[in-house]
Amino acid sequence: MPYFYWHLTLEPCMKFEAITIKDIAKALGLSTSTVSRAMRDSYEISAETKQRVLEYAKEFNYRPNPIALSLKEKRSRSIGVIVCEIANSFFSQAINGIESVAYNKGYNVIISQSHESYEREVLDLQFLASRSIDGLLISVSTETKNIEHLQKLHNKGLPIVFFDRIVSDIHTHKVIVDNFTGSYNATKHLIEKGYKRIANLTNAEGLFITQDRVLGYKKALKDAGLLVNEQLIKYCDHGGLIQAEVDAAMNDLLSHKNKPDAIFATADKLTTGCLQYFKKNKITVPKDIGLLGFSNSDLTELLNPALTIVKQPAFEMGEKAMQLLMQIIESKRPVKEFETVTLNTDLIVRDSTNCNSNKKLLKK
Amino acid sequence: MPYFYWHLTLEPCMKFEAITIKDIAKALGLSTSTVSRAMRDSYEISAETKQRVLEYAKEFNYRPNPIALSLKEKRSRSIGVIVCEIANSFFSQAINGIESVAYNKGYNVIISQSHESYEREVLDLQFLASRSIDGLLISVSTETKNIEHLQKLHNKGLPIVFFDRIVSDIHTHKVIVDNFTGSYNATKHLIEKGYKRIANLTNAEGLFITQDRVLGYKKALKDAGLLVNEQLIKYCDHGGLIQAEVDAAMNDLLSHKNKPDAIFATADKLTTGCLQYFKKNKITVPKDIGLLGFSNSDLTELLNPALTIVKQPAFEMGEKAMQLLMQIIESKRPVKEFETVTLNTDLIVRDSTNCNSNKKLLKK
DNA sequence: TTGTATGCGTTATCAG
DNA sequence: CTGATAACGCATACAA
Repeated sequence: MPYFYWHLTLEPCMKFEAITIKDIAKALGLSTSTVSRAMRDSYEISAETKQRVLEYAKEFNYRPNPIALSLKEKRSRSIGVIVCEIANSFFSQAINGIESVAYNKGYNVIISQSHESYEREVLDLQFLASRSIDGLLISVSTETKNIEHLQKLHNKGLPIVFFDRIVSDIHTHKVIVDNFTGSYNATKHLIEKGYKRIANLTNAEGLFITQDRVLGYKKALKDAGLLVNEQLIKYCDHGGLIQAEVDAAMNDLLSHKNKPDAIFATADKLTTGCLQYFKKNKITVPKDIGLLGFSNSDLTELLNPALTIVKQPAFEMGEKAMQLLMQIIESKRPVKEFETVTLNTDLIVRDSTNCNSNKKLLKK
Repeated sequence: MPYFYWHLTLEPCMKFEAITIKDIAKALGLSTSTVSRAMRDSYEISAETKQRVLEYAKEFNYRPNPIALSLKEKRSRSIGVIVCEIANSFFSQAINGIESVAYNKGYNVIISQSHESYEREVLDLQFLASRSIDGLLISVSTETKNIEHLQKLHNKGLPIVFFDRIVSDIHTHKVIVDNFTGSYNATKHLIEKGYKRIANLTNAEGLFITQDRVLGYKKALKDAGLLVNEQLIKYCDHGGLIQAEVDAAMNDLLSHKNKPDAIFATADKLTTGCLQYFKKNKITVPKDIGLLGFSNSDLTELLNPALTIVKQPAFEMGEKAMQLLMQIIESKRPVKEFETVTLNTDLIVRDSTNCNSNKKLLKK
């Protein structure tokens, strides 16, 4: 039962119109240029005129029209952000980091989600480019293999900074975590807990971060004298966005003749997807199987208090990426030296007990 | 150890410059107006000229400069969204709904977070207004009591649609859920499970939704012949954004001489905050105490499989709010009839067993 | 059918 | 110290 009101506006089509420099000029009997200069506290303007202009401006709450400014300055003071999903702790935290820097710099942040679709990512980028953003922060989708869309804009001079899911073929600033070491330490931790057949549930194979994470995992196994079994590495093409994908991977792993005794999940959605699968199939952690996963959600701790996780400095990554982007945008000359900033992950250990009761899975 | 690259750009200061209508005109020996009209497929232009222009435009990937368009049309084709936090399932889902509509309409969405701070909300709004947004979608912060900042812009003609945390004194479209019925049914459910002393952990007292939710809770108690005890209603001024606040409320409730046997938490963050508290204090649900909460997180199910929740149609709320906003923006004449759309919540029942073992809490 | 002129709000350049 | 003018990219009323 909707209820109705009469709008306060009396005049028809009275639009939300702000006061302009012209209005001030007219009201004060000055020229627009004088007002403009007074506003910018130019040395050429008399103290008295400045006073008058500033007062009037304050009274009528004058704000320069950013669109007119953009047209003139050829910059929109807005940057685009493309991530797969904002409903993902890692990315929403990263966005917070981006936002905090942007806010201080007076920049707008326009967020787009690719929903792990390459097609959507291309559309998003088109959209953002057509909105004349001054720069782009992107963590590519799992599907993204062809990077022509990014390359083209980058060549045209659009400042781009990659974070997390970087691509190697575009030369610009990048912000990642030390995925190799993070995965190495995580895997090592599982090994030290007594697990012998550790499966790796990981992201799309094409992603740079996936490759790095898998390398860390393999190295840890090798260093511990354990065999690497490619069949225990499961790549999820949609990064766990679709639960069915995780279910399929897990079914595959657990129906293997030599079932794994632990799972190492290397993404937020994969870790929770895994837990979801376990719940559905009444598998408990760590009684039935070991689990260690990447996670940035505050809830993982609640999900399973005995779950050791790899936490990424998401906020800091966002901050750093945005800082680097601002650096490119604000530099007068084209930037020629690009850096890849590597931050460290945190291994938050919560599983105090050792692996003990996995025999039934192992023996079967 | 950052590594360095040389940028591909050779010429100094080569800026990311797009092709303009002027360039096309010059190249084709036409005037800008002819090109402009050809682009908009005007009837005045000869088929041949159109052909030439369109081909050239396609070849050089011409895109009209949205900023110039904005300046001319006095609309930026971007709308502002203010929520407390995007790292909150309810809001990120709502944003997805908003985004889906915006995308189809060719609109930009600029997201700002108030982080439950009134001051920040005012700043966000100033920022957005200064970016000349065409409309605003807002769910106010818990701190927001004074709505002058919104009122002023609304009076100036800025289209605003409220969703979820609406304010009553501004006459415009609003989208909410039926909080009263949602809370009523949830409380009723707890009562039917056998709980007798149901506490209500709820949001800031000033919020409209809080009041509605409390009313539903009270009505259910009364209808069941149970007494309403104001001491069992705990208002959280920051909506659970700060865990300490939840902890304090829970400590208070549980140190009461007549401890509650169940908690009804009426917000995403309050529900998870509650679970966090329980975990810290080794209280299990529903063995030690009953719990039912509002939640939109996919993880709640995992958190406690026996947890019945109230789920809000967040995506649909976002969609609907954006549709209403577009309606205002696109209407030629000022909108005079405003509706308050009310959607229904879902009670997702998961606690199959009845209340049974709460005696120790009750008896103490 | 096409071209010219104007304006959107601002600032920079140049001329008083 | 201040004012007139042009320019940013586009659309459109008006002129041809």
